[in-house]
Parts: sequence; structure tokens; C-alpha cells
Amino acid sequence: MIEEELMLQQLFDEDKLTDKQKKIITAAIETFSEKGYAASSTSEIAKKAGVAEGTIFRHYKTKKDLLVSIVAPLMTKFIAPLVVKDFNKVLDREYETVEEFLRATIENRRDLLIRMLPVVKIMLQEIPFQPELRAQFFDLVVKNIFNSVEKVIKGYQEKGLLIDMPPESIARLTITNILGFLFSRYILFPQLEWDDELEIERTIQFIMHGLGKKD
Amino acid sequence: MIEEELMLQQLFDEDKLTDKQKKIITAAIETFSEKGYAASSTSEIAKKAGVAEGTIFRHYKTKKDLLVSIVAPLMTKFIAPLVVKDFNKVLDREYETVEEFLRATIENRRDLLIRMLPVVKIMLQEIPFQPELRAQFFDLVVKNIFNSVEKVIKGYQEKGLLIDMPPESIARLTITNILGFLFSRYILFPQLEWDDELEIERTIQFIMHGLGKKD
DNA sequence: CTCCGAAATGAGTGATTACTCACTCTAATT
DNA sequence: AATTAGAGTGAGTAATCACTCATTTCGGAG
Repeated sequence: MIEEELMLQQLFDEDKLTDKQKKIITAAIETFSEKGYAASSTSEIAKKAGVAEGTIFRHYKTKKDLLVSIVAPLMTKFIAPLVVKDFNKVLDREYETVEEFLRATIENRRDLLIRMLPVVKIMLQEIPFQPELRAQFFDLVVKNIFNSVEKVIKGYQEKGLLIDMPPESIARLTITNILGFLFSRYILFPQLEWDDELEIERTIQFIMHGLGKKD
Repeated sequence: MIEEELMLQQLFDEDKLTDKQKKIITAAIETFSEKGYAASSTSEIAKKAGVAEGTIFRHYKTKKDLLVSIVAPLMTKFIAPLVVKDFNKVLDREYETVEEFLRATIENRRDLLIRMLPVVKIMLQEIPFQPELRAQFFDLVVKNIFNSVEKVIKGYQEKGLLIDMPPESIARLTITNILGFLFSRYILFPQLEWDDELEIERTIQFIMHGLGKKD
């Protein structure tokens, strides 16, 4: 809660947005996430934000501009740093094993990731159809994350804790499993009963016994 | 190509559709897949199908009815059987190791899965927003697949080839990695250069050394 | 050929869409 | 008190939307 407020606050502050603008963004995130971008109307967003429809277009030239204005800064300022944060601790040998590192990384960010789900949902939804967003996503998020993750991987490989598979493949497989869990848990089957801690532990063990070198 | 035609043929035959209806379905799949359901207009689909707009509504009461008519039968008649097909061969001991089984399963279905991508894309797109589709998807696809996959898993567990993790977790992790590869390869980053065979092999090895019991 | 029912049509419907614009309001500056 | 700039407004607009329906076309039976 605190961190989410900080995130939005940070996003709001930097551009010195008015109250109405904040309400528009909040309402837009909610609406886009619930119904999808194309199925959301600007009149509905305006109504939900308690604002005249014209106010939206005063600040955002087009509807698509509103979408990009929401997703783009979150990709640059938030998601990439969130995922990459504290990776230097690994290099400082704060985590001796990969398990520890994975566990700390996932547990650390889980609550925050859950609260980001609306925006993540929007991104997942729209990236296939918005070339502009896809390009940004690739440049800002994917490249950064893969770069950082690969550094960490190489570090552990040098310690002999990971097999010699190319780092980009290890990164792909690791990220796939973390996102796969979160996607199953919170988007596909939120209605099922989940033992989160247990399932995270299984995911980590699965990743490790797939990647961990046996001496 | 042949199998895809067979698939559509089978779908078409059962309901004795006219030429125009086939054209409508083909055009709808193409349009929905490219632009998403909400952003696709019935007039555009009609034009692409070379048909009057009224003809669409003669056969499908609403636009959503058209969507469901495309996705639902493909889920029941096609996707579930496709994934589950030949699983009995495992129980008949045709594949002695899990690797062999995984490799055969993935290689077997890859081409077909690639050609199904338009429909898969539509499903991924709309399932979060269409409760009707989500319920069908869950009943018809997920339950079937998990049931069959769990049987196979239990078989291999009895042979001592898989660890003792609960079958539903093993199923989740395995399916996650197969879908994760296909999703990365064909939807997220089709523009990257991929060595498909190699990456499939790595995925299998990753899955196995995560799940395979070390004696 | 005649007839008939289904298939197909496309102009037309009201509703909704994204977006505009002339205008008011507010608050800070001079 | 006068001026000004920008935030906010909401009625209005053309375009587009999903959908309808009176009419025409088509294909096979008698």
C-alpha cells in the first residue's frame, strides 16, 4: 500500500499533475484493466474520474496518448528498476546460493507485483496490438532486465552454482517460470485455492534442480 | 497446411456451413487475431469476407456470438484433443523416458500449434474479459488437460522417473515452460533469431533436470 | 417453367464513439 | 482592480458502431 502510493506519488509528482489529472489516470488504469483498452470509452473514464470528457483531451491529445502516458513511464521508472533492484547485492555476495537469491527476489516483490497487476494486465493486453508500446517495452524493460539478469547469472556460473547453458536461455527459462506462476496464480486461475508460499518454494526448487549443477 | 485444412474442414463439416459462412469465420479469425475483438468491426469482417454485413447477423445473432462460435468449438473439438492426443502411448510404455515423451509431444504438435496461433491469440486476448469463454476454457480445456497430464505424470512417478511433487504442481510447471517457450518465440519476440530445435532441447533438459529424480 | 423457402443483401437505424471548441472559472501577477 | 494564462467545462460533431428489415437472389422440387 505504502509502496504503491509512493510509486503513483512519484509518477504524479514528477510531472506536477493536478488533482483531476490524477483522477483521470487512476480511472483510466481501472477501466483499461477491467475492460481492455479498445472496449473502454473516454466518456466512461471521465465519468469514473468525476471529470468532464473535455478535460481528458485537454491533457491527452488522443485516447491512445492516454494509454501510452500511463504505461510508458511505468515501464521506465518502475517495472525495470523493480525487477532489477538489489541485484548488486548478489555481486556483493550477499546471497551465497541461487535459491536464497531467488527466494528473496520473489518474496520481496510479490506484494508489489500483485498491486501492479492492473497495469501489468494492460501491458499484456495491449503490447501485442500497439507497436509503439511493444518497441518501448522491448527497449526499456526487456533489454535492461535481460542484461542485469545475465550479469547475475554469469556471476553464479563463475561460482559453479549454475550449469553452463547460455545466460540468455537461463534468463528466459527463469523469468518464464516466475511469470508463469504469477500469471497462473493471479490472472488465469485466481479462483483456485493456492498455497502461495508452498507453490513459490516448489517453483524455486524446480528452477534450481533444473539449473543447479550437481557436484 | 494439410492438418490445418482438416481442422477447419472438420469444424465446417459438422455444422454444414455454406461457403459464405466459412468465409465469414476465416475473416473473423484473421481480424480478431490482428486487431483484437473489441477493435474489430463487423463491417470490416464482412468486407474482408466478401459478404454483406447483414449476412453475418443472419448466422450469428450478435458480434459476441460470432466470437464464441469461433473459439468454443475449437476448444472442445481441437485444442483439448490435440494436447491430449497419444497420451495413452505413454501408458503403453511407448516412451520409456520422460524426455522422449516430452520431445515427441512438443515436436509433434509444434507446426500445428504455430498455425493455430491466430486462434490462440484470440483466446489469450479475450479469456480475461469474457467470463463465458473463461468458464468454457476452464471446463473443457484446463480440466481435461490437467487430468490427462496428471495421469501421465503419475505413470512416470510410479516408474520412479519423476520426483514426488504433487502431480498438479508438476503439470503446472511443465505446461508453463512449454507455453512459455511458444509465447516467447511466436508472440512476444518473433523478431529475434531463434534456434528452435536447440531451444526446445534446452527447455526439455531444463524441465527434466528439474523434475527428474537423481538416483 | 413455376414456385417456394432459405440465403443474401445493403440501405437505414439509433446509439455510441473519439474528439472539438467556444466559453467559464480560478488563482497568481502586476 | 485589471490582466492573463491555463484548467476545466459540456454541448456539439462527424464518423462509426452493432444491428434490423424490407427486398432481391438463388437453387432445388414439382
